[in-house]
Amino acid sequence: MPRAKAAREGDGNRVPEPEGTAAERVPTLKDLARQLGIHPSTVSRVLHSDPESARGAASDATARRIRELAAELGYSPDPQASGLRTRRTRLLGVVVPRLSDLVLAVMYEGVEAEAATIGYSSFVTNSRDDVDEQRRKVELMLARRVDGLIIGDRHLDVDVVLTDLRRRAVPFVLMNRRHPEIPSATCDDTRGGELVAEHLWDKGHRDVCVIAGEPYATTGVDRTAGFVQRWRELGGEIGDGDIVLSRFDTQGGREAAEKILVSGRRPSALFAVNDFAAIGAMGALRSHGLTVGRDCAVVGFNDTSLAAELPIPLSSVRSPMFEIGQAAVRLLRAVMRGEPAESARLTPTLQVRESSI
Amino acid sequence: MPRAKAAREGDGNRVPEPEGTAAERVPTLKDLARQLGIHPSTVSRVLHSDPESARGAASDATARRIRELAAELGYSPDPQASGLRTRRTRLLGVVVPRLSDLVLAVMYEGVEAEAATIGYSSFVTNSRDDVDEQRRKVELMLARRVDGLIIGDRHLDVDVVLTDLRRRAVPFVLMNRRHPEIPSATCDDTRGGELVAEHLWDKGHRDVCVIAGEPYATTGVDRTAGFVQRWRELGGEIGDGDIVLSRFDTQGGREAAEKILVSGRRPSALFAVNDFAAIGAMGALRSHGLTVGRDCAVVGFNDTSLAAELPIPLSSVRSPMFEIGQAAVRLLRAVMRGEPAESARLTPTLQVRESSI
DNA sequence: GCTGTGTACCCAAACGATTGGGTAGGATGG
DNA sequence: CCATCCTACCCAATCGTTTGGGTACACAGC
Repeated sequence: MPRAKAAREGDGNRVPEPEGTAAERVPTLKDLARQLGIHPSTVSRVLHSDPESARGAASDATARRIRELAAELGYSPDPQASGLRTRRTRLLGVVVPRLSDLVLAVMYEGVEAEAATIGYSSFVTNSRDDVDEQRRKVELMLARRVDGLIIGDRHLDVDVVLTDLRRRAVPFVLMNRRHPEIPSATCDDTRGGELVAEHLWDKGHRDVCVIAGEPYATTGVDRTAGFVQRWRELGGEIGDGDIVLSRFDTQGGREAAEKILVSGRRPSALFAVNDFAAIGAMGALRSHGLTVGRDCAVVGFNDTSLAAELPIPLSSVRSPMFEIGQAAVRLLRAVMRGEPAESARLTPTLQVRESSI
Repeated sequence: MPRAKAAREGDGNRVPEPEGTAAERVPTLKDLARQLGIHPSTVSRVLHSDPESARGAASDATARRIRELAAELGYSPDPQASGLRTRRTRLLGVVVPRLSDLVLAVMYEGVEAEAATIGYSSFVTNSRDDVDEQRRKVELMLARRVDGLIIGDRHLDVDVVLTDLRRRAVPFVLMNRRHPEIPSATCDDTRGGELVAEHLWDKGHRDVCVIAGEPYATTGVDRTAGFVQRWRELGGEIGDGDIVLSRFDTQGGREAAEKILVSGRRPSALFAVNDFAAIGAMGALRSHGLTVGRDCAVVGFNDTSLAAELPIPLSSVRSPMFEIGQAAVRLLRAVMRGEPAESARLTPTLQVRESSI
């Protein structure tokens, strides 16, 4: 009698319960089956209930009994066990530079929400925009056997990790930053830059500087390129000296603006490729006795929730961050299924506020 | 020149296709054992190598051969399989109101970092500070069989979820918000409030208002209580009408300050229990023609990375957010081991800046 | 020569769910 | 009345690891 055997076995080969706590074990498929006097496989098929395998698995009456008992006992399948058997974890890994960057945090919220709707869980890790850390974190996620990866910190010119993922046939997509040959969900950053160029030109600005972000991120690069190209099309002049690289945070924006102002240059407008950098730039302008909006226009990017509420409300290009996260999941799903995956470039819109009127 | 490189980016920089690689299965313990001609259990014991079980499991020579092959093939144990056997997932679940709140994002970075050092992965989910959503998300995490939970969105007076977790003997701790009877990792918010009271009193302010945050969060409640109590100890007067509840974000802070100002009240200082609320309040002050720092002092809380870089740098109580996240993990570990767990209340410090000089 | 003690392994049963392949018994069709 | 088809199940292997309990052999001590 295998059952008796198992019962006796219990004393020996068993992981000890945490003492004190009265076991309160979650019910398993076998428990359900035993209580109903039917075979676990039948229970499994019924609870799966994708018409394919559920068809003919059990009578309607039995199926109902199974479902009722499952609900009553609060049965939930053990993902470890089913994953072991099916070779799927229903886990998505997400790598971002830092979650404390609001932009990425919101995208991740989109990822989490969309993943939940298709029965996936996601987990996220910070790479601090460091390539070695990125590699380490990706390995950790693969060790967790994620079904797919969303890479939010692609570095221009350093594609070892991506190459490696392809070689290993791991399904993955990019988010926020793009790559010409890999499916990605991004904002149409080029278009966003163009919008700013058109806006500032219309307002009569002719002397502008760009706070361009990190050189390894396509976000900043594309936004800058879109701006510059459109600016020149409109007849504007802008040289390499008018473009200053910067970190993406407030301090980075302040430093970049400082660099411009210290040199004695007084542009009539600044385009910062990120709201936080724009806020830092506003600080630098104020330190130099300039009033934002009057002495110098400032436009940011992403239209984070702060922009509209700042003391001097900040004009910004609204990028659909949450939707980008959702799009990344949908894209990844297509990749995981082996379907063709067309990169999503979501459309930005300009929000004009007091900082650039 | 990164700029030029980036322009060319579109054409070059290609990721090679995986060349006909078939499946490329990750090696299992059995694979190792087979290649070495020994039994999987021996391999398992060697790779475990906690002196307990590794002792006497294999000769030094065999152990070395095993480790070498494991390294060569890039073996990594399947967490599903080992988790199934050991009943442990090495997964921590974290519930926060929203990751797009910088404060929680930074705490989560602390959680992730600390969890990694003890071989755990963490995953995080947003409850939008909604009790039903909290319950749902906790269920999802439990369905994933997390080994422990960090609850970052405890609501005062609604403790069904916590009671339920206790009943089910799930190891969990609180983060950011506290509960008198449950281990938690928080800032000493009361002390933080006191610091602000002392500072503003010293600066000669006698007429202050508090933007107090949500009534269901101990953070705001404790900060306000600490402030009020110390203020009265110092001889100050402050009534219920001087305390305005608010959301924790920028818009919430603006609305709260607006409410105060519209009533005609002109306090000489505002204490907002959150930096973002403080930024919103600064906006409202400006709209009413008041200059922050000169006409009205403003002090925030958390000392987020923005505070120091704002156009008018914001005085703020620095709370060690990252460390709170780390502390939460250490605390949870103690709980999981059944050790006594003493709540951690980390010490805040005041950063005085232009907004309150 | 026999018992005892290591050493260096192997064996096999779990963990919980899934799934290809049965099979018994009844209904249907010719 | 028998072959065939359904219905409603059951069986058993399997996923990759872990772990309590062997065992075979060598060597030491009495």
